[in-house]
Amino acid sequence: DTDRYLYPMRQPEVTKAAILKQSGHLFNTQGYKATSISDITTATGLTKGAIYRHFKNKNQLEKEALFYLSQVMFDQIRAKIKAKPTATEKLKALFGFFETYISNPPVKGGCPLLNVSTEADDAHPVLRRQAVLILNMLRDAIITLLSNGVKHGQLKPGIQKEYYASVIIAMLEGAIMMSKLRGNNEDIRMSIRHLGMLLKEIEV
Amino acid sequence: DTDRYLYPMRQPEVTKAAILKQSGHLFNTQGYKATSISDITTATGLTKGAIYRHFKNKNQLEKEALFYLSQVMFDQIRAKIKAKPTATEKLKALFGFFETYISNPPVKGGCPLLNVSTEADDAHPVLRRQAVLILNMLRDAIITLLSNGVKHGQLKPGIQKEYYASVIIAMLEGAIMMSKLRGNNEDIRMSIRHLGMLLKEIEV
DNA sequence: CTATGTAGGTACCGATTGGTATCTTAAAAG
DNA sequence: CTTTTAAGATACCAATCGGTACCTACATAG
Repeated sequence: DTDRYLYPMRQPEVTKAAILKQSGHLFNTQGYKATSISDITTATGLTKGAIYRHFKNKNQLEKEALFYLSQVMFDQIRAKIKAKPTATEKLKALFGFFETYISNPPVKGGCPLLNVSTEADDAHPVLRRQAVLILNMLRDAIITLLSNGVKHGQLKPGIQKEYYASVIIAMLEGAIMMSKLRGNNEDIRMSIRHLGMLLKEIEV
Repeated sequence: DTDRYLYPMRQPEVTKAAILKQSGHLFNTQGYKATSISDITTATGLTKGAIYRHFKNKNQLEKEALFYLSQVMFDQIRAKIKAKPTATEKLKALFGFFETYISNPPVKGGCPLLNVSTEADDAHPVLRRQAVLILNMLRDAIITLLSNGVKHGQLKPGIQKEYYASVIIAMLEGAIMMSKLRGNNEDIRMSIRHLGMLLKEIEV
């Protein structure tokens, strides 16, 4: 009775990408520990056999899914920023990206970095390292942005780039937490308003 | 053979308080879903029977433990602030409280509000409502502080209190996330430095 | 000094967890 | 057309999950 086996087309890369997308979505909405392999099998329509062929264990899947989520985020940020001519406008575009976070989230469940940060303690070294990596990437991206602004005479020379990068990220992430909890984007709007004023301080 | 049963003294309130303290600690460090009842029994030295006598299910225990954590936080904040004479100094003391968050955390595992916020989505309505409640308490406390500052001529009249409260909380929580992830309190120090400048803007 | 309520312990439940061994079969290689 | 490789399915595992029924024995009331 071979009719029982209605296998779909076999495209390993496509399958792996689908697993990462679906599991990433689940991890970001339900949490990493709270999402079971079974959750992922039902979401993907695949079986454990398929999943454990592509990932040696759940920790590895978590790590790669988090990386996938960060890639989606960074891609969208880059797309929003690229067209803007000056560092000031690029930063404003970055803020605008986060402003629509609640109403129109790029990835469901809020900011992957914020979400993973509370779960990735010393008991989950793999996930934690990946989270630190993503935070550093975001930090470096903003620092580079500020540097270019200074270089092209759009931002005041001598500004402490690490300081502003840290403050910007802290403010955005904290505001996302508040807005997500309260279910509106009032808080994030206020934080962005404040960041707009911060930006005026460092403009030439 | 009655010698096998070496029961401790029976003090229900003490027992319940111990359960809340230990489970609160575990929830805040490992996460709510990730902490099992068994984790709590080993931490307290009690059994399931004892725990389920005081809490009708795990959800209720989570809710009450979160409330306990917030109480510890608020108590410590109040203690730090009470002695200060002016609103400005009270706010500075509040910032100082968060500055030692990483090196000397009042409760292990970071800010309970921040931690629970990522886990308390729509799938956990009980926990979420409690989290919103705590956020509103913190918000209201800061707004009251600002109001008193205005009333006593220490802060500029006409300042948008909700705006500043939102910005202050967002900045502190975001900075805690970053510092916790990176394992130092550089980020939180920078955010507090920035909040200090913010404070100067609204001083008379 | 006895009776009683209840704090807390013991032993179990079905369901689910992450993970693995084995099998089937689709697709690429010859 | 045949062979081989590996993608994915199936069936299982011990351990653990939240929860419950029942029991024991301490502390209080009488």
